[in-house]
Amino acid sequence: MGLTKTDNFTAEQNELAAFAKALGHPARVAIIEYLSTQASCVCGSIVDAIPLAQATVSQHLKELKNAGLIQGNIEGNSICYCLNPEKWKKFKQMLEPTFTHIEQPVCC
Amino acid sequence: MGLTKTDNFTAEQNELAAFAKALGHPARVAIIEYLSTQASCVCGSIVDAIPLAQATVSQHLKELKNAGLIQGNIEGNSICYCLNPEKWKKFKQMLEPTFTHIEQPVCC
DNA sequence: TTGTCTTATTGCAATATTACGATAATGATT
DNA sequence: AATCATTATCGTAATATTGCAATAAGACAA
Repeated sequence: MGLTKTDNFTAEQNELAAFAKALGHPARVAIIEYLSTQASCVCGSIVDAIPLAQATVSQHLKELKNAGLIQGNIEGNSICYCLNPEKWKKFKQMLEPTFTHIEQPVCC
Repeated sequence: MGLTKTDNFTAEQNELAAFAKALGHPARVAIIEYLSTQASCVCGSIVDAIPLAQATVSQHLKELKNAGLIQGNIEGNSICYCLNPEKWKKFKQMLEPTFTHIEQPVCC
């Protein structure tokens, strides 16, 4: 098959899965880390920072944008990418229950 | 291709990506949520809780186990699955820099 | 042992992902 | 207008993922 049965799950579960899936590739992790350490969002330089071809990086940026984890603003003839705080807050918030659960003693 | 170039990235980036990828499916999100709300880890009941065939759920459990996010202990003729606190702490820790970065004003 | 219950594995078919070269599209510069 | 710089898209080949029925493998009970 290869087709995820999203209908069987809640919108929240699908959204959390979409966030996680977007982060589920080392290149996209590297992009997020890069954007997390930039005071200002240097943009075209993402391509230089990621050891993959420009077309491939552009594809990864598109996936992060589709998931909502980053946003891009046109700035002259280049594009300024940066993190989307709202989505990241939601991502964090959805992970909280599990993060707090692991503080308790586990059964096995 | 379809083959992720892990060699180009750090071990940490690959590990974070592996965690995220494991969580990147609504069924696996549902499994984690289920284990996060259980006082004791009821185990075979995961299959009943997830609206997919037993074989498919078993496959998802295997992926979560491979990523280290859950662990399974044999208990009689059934298996007790629960969250792996160590890995979840590492997962959380690796996301922290981004979570804190979004608290600052963004550029675009 | 035989049967039952529980979980894993195998073997598919359908679809998705990854990567890159080539090319297009857009804005800036000359 | 012509060119350059930057980013997106297309086309492609290779590989991965998803889902399930069927089957296997394990522990326990009678």
